[in-house]
Amino acid sequence: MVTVKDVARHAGVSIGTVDRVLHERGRVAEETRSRVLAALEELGYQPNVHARNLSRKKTYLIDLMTPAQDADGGYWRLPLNGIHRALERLPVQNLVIRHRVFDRHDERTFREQVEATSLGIPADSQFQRAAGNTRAHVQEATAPADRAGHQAGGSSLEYERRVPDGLLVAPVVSREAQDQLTEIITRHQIPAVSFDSRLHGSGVPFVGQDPFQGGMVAGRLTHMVRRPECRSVASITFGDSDEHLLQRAAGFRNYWDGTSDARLAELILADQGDSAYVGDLSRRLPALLPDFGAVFVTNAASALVLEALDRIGFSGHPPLVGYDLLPQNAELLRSGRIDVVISQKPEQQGYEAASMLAHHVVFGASMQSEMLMPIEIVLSENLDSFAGT
Amino acid sequence: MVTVKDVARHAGVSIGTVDRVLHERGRVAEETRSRVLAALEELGYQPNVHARNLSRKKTYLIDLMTPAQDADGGYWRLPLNGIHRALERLPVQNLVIRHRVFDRHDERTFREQVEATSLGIPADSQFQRAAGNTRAHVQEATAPADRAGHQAGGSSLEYERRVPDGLLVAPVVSREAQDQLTEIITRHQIPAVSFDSRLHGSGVPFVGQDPFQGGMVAGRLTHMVRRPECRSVASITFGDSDEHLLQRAAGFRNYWDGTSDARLAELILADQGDSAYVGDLSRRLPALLPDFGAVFVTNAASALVLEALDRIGFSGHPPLVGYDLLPQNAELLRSGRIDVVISQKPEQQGYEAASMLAHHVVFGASMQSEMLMPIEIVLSENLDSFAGT
DNA sequence: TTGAAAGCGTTACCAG
DNA sequence: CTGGTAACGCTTTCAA
Repeated sequence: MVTVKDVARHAGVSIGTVDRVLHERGRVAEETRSRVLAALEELGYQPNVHARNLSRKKTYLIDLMTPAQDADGGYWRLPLNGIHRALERLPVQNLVIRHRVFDRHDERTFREQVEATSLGIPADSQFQRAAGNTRAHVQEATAPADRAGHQAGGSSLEYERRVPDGLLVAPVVSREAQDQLTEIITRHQIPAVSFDSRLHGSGVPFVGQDPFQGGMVAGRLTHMVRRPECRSVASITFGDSDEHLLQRAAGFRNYWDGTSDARLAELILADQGDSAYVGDLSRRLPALLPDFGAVFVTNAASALVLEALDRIGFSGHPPLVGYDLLPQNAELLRSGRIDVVISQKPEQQGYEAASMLAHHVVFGASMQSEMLMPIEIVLSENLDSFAGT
Repeated sequence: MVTVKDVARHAGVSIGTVDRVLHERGRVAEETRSRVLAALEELGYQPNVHARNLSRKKTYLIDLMTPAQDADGGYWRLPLNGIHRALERLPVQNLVIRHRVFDRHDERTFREQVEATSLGIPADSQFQRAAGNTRAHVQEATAPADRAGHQAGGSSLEYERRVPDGLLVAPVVSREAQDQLTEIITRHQIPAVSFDSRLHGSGVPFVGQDPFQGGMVAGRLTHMVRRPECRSVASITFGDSDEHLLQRAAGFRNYWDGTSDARLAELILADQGDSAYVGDLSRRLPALLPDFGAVFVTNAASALVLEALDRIGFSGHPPLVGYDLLPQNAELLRSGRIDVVISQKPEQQGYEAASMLAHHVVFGASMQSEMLMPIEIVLSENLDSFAGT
């Protein structure tokens, strides 16, 4: 192992100087600088992470922006679990996550959190502090009393007003709102990673799935499970504003365009409440899907389709391909009401995104610009094997 | 952050003493001991990983036992990649992997490597040293000259004769050979993790897939893709000694036992060479699968079945479900010669196994006894999304 | 612009 | 059996 000391000796300078060129702090004579650089190169110096982190007093702050855990049928709990797991694995205790929750249906809340991030305002809920620290999850902020001033070094930094050292975000909001965030992280130079959805128009690394391809796969699957004697296949999308969903529908359409096996009927309902969806749907289904060959539901809400079918008194439901392995969908899969579910591996998304960002922030590792998740096909038979995924 | 110093002060002893009770080295008066233990508990002491690893001079040695990268159609390259990736991520540079290659068809080679492990004999090939160190992969051992004695501290430990600090193994050999390994790791108390196959009769943690369930999923898939007008479905296993494969076949049988949809024909060929397999198969296929409804091949050798079909001049091959996403199979999937492939996520297996073991060895993290991989279903449509998996 | 030295929290060793 | 102290490699003052 080559140390700064070795480099210093080799270059005929002090370790202080080596450190200065290494981190570009302070002025260094151009000549000295190049000598040190040469030594660094020649010896193949690699910093020792442990020494670095031991010596740094710093506690790293990472802001995490997602909808609430309970929103969207509990979907967001999944990536959160992955993030949790990633941080647990990270052998580091000087890391604090500030969870900033927003409501995707109320963009004001998103903008507020962006604002808070840029001002470094503490979040009201901290879902976890200290990786490698199995205790202490939610709401640490509410009970700071019992650990006051045991120690010199920066304790209870969690509540400090500080711009974060990194940002983890699921930017499931309009482009305009996204742009505001992009502006902030650019201005403050905050290293960031987006997951679930891409942060539009920014170079921010993305961890997630290709929705168009997901739709293609859904196409093939409906092909496989549909009633062969029937001639119609339907694609149903709840809401017309989520770009991800529209792309899935497009992928599905693309698949069926390349096949003459069945007639494709596509339905994209305008944004509205769940019960309105069901009403709308039960009115339109019979015409849409005369012989009920198969249905693809582009988001996690397969249950709504089943409800509509029930309402129109259709028994012996058509083969159904859905999206997202939420508990509810797992149940429907198990009971045979849904035939196939496509999963975007939300937990793994969270895991990878957090892992990537943390390694960058703490250890200075580089980040890859894109990490596409596999498109997982889940049947009742392999459902259990996805238990912890 | 609570430090040993705090604990020492709190217990009224020196930090040396705290260290002694922490690591149970040296004698400590029972009374002192309990006082320290109390302090430890009370203050909630958590060791600082960075300080620990900085202070420890130790280089961790991990032995890795697998078949050669090129064996089994290149299969073993995949978990090896995962292991590589896991170690790269690990923010640690004091870790050396000794790759001990064996030939699963010649158990003597396995036993030799077990012996070598127990004697701590250096491996002849080191596929990688130093996690967090992007350079240097294979065969570091062949060119030790250029990095001689730059530094005090234990350099070139790679070639040291030492029993490893951990063992990563894919025990794809007979039970007897496995037992020999189990005996060794028990005797030397070497922390170990098995992947791909379970290390029989040991409590060693396992990372891999449930083969029986894999067979079940294959059953469902053949059901989905088979020619509906045909009445026969076949399961073909090459070799009769690999327990994993037999279990897959059993799972498949189990699925079809629960269905009256088709007649199941099962074929388990005795161990022999590839060309013999093809000959055997082309003779028996017509009787086995009269109307060619669908075929399941329990291992990665789908190509052999296709070859046999070609030989008997059968065109318009039957729907085929295969196993393992090797490059060859990916190609067959893409060209439509195979309809579905089930993947056991070998890369992820390697990643998880290595990650678990390394965290245990280096950071003292606990290991879970079992980590089952999801049973992945791969079609030509989602094939690309598995690129880096 | 540079060098020297004091930590960071552990471990390992040596003297009592 | 116990206390003291020198590393480990890096960052961060503080003087020169």
